[in-house]
Amino acid sequence: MKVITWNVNSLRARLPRTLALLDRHKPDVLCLQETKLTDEAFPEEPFRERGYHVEAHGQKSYNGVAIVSREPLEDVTKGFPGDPAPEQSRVIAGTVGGIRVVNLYVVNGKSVEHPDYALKLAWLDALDAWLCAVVEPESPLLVVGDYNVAPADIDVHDPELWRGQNLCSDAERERFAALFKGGLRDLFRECYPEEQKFTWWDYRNGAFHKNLGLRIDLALGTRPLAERCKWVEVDREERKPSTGEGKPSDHAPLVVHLDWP
DNA sequence: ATGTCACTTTACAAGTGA
Repeated sequence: MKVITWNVNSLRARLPRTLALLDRHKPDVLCLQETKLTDEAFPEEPFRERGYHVEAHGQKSYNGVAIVSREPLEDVTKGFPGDPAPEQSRVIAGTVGGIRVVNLYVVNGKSVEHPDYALKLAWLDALDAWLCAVVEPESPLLVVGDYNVAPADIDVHDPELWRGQNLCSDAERERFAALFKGGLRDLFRECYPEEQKFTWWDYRNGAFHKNLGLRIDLALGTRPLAERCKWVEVDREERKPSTGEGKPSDHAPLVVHLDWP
């Protein structure tokens, strides 16, 4: 089974590239973040034409998540209990091929001084409480998405520059790490303990060209999935302006290959 | 050194969010 997670930064702006990504990788499951459109406005038809089903949890202009899958999703849920900002569309989950797939778009936080940062910490606390309550470590659960947290210094191009800043601060890293205690494992990091790979580069300052990035798009899984994770790749080509039609997202897709079933 | 991109609006430029 092949699962991709990608923050598209507007599905409308990224539709040709999203369809090209499906044609290129032919994933079983594609989890999208920052679709930035309502469920009514979701362009389902070109996905259906390619043999995919769509489940979306969106809103106008901001946030928005969706799961695109070859097999229909079962037991779809939107949001999560205890969400301190339930009006923001950030979580959708469903079951496919016996795997429970949770797709997240974590609160960005803006900067550690900004009120949104306090919301980010509260949101991560609620996420920890929810996931730690529902995770059964021996049951196949995949939690993918834009975590807006770089888990460790190796995930940052310049750890000293980023020390304590939003996306890298200790408080958010501690909350992220709490998911490990619940039985989740970082599939990319377990496959490649020493590799520095990024998934996000700021649009500004030629950051992609200089590879000034962070690894904030992640796939976490319980033991049955960690043991069957064959490889994980970052589709860096997709971040290049020249790769497809229109401009790139500031995130690259993360492609997870599972030996499943 | 905040230099981009995508969104919105009593729109035709400017503010916001990332």
